[in-house]
Amino acid sequence: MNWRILIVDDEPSLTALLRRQFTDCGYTAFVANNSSEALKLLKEQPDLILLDINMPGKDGLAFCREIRESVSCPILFLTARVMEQDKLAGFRDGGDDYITKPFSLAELTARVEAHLRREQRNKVSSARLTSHGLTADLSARELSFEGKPIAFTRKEFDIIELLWTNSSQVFDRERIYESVWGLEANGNNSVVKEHIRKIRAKLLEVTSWDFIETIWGIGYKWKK
Amino acid sequence: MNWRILIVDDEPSLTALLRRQFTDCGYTAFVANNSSEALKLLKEQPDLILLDINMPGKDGLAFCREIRESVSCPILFLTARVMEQDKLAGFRDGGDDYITKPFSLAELTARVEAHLRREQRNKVSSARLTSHGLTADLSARELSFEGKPIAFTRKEFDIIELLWTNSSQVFDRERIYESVWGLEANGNNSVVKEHIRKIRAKLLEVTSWDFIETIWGIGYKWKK
DNA sequence: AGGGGGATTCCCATGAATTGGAGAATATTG
DNA sequence: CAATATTCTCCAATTCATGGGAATCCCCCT
Repeated sequence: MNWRILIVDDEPSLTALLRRQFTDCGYTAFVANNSSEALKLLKEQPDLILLDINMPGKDGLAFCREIRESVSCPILFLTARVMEQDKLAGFRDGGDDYITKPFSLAELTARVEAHLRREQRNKVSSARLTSHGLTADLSARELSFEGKPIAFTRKEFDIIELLWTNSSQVFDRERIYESVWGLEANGNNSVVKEHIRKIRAKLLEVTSWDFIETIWGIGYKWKK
Repeated sequence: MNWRILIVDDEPSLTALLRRQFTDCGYTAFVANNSSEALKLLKEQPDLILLDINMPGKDGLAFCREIRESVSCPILFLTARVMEQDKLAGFRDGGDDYITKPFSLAELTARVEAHLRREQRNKVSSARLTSHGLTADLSARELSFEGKPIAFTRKEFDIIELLWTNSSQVFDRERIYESVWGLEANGNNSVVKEHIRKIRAKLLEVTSWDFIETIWGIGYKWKK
């Protein structure tokens, strides 16, 4: 991913170092020496901003407050101010991180990457499972086959979730009972049996494929 | 917003302090003393995790690697390891922040809030939602259908906001109660039930469409 | 290859759990 | 103080979970 980073600092040797570093990482770096230059460079739509606080003209905190509403990318303060109240001010004014000079270049890079990784992650949708055309959204408790939703009851869904998220693992009926019901199994296996049957019936009707494999004498597992 | 925070540390005095602090902030705090307890508490769907590294049993880094795929909330390491290579390892294994002990409680809180603020911001790109002709202006706390405003009470609106901004995610009644009321649910779910009913009645009358889906035995979710 | 025994699947009636709804009591707001 | 919002209680309707027994299947042994 080719990220765009805006570096705002009035110290040329530092901005040169940072530009070099992030260019090496494969990012595109923009450098501003003060707030008004930075304001112009916002049109480049950076994915992340590294912002000094002490600068001639408008300082970093004021700049951050000003743009925070309209700019949603992470803003990382990079400053020599180490006092706790300064840090708190940085976060209060909308900063996402606060790194004190002198800093380790490796740590700075790691922090930048962590923020970008999170941005990336938040753009894509929630976790899904897919196999043989069957899709599960666990937090929505939905299963669908080629777009068609299939309705499952609570226990049925719990069992599917257990087997699917641990596919390639064989569960005996006691194990399933204990996981899904949260109780100790007292040799009462017919319940699990019946639910497995219903799951199979529903899936088979729609998908014409048996997702559950019976391991004879042992239990069941989700076919990959 | 009533955030849910999972605190994972084997030092009881620290977890007590943190729980106290975040409870005072109005959050719901869950405490785990080790990785296996933490794993179980993931079902509470925390919005943020504070994770120690040195713990008996599986350490924090391993735990983070293990859950990172399936858990999307920010994970903040909170540890006595101050070496740069430890910090880098923390970020490499999927951490979103790395805070070294001893830490300032104020700074920790500020960092936690910064991460949550960002999550919130990323959740809904705008404060305006629309589906099936229904429009919500969250900051104005107004809903309208084809221009006609619909009046909702405070709690009703809170519930709609919770479900809508996390649409397609299923919430059980306890979870709704905890999020909207900010209190622990003591088995008294009928309040939530009643509010859901009122919301449905108001929406149905105007829009002739049921926006809330009942997941039998689990809870409710907002239909997409 | 065929038969035996046990494990598994299938069918279905029953009872338990969950939800939706009415109405009244209590709290909160203006 | 009136109006509105919130909470509580109870009941009917619905859906789901359960367990037993018959039918079937699978594996092993001869």
